[in-house]
Amino acid sequence: MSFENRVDRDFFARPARIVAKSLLGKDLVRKSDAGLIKGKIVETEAYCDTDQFDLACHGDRSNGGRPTERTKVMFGPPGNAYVYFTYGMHWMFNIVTGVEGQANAVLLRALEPVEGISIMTRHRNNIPLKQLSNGPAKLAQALAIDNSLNGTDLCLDNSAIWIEDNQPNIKMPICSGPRIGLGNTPEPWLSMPWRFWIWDNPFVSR
DNA sequence: AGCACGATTAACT
DNA sequence: GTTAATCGTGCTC
Repeated sequence: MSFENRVDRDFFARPARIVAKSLLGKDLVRKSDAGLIKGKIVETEAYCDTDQFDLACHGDRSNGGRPTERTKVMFGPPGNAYVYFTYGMHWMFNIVTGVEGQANAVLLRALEPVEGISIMTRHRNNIPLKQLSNGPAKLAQALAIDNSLNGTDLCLDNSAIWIEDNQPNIKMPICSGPRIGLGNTPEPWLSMPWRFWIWDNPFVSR
């Protein structure tokens, strides 16, 4: 395989909002036991930002902003995967951003299937194409992502998951708005427009 | 107790 | 065709 288009650590070592926006249009590639799976990133959310407090972010909300067993990966180096479990059944896939020591990350919310679609379909119990990965827990299931990938470095050559920039010069309309599912999170964080998506892409959630 | 969700229902156009 | 409400599930703190 070629590493030519792989995104390196410098890409992730920037504020979460910049990384979240820049990830749109790039490909998330997963080398699973069942084969290679690839999807274009069409929706993301930024959690925390360099030197910015964010009560919607696990890292700032739990334990007085100190790392816990669950959140410690978020405080680690950029370019690592932060994978966590919620609602009794769902895995969420995030990428750590910013600088080590701060809890910054980007949640990947939706993909447009590109490669390995038959594998994704199998992982998703044969549901229609449009529903394979149009939500954060759906894309995790489609790509066989679980806690075994927590802490994985996306920038290593032998990684099981990474990001590729296969269309570096493409232009696309990007939208932003409030993040989804923040529940009781107080303002102003509840309304911060830190969710980004590609306008008109049919694989965006909701 | 609460959760960065999704599938299933039930009520509408 | 759509949106709104409900609840399962188990891990975190």
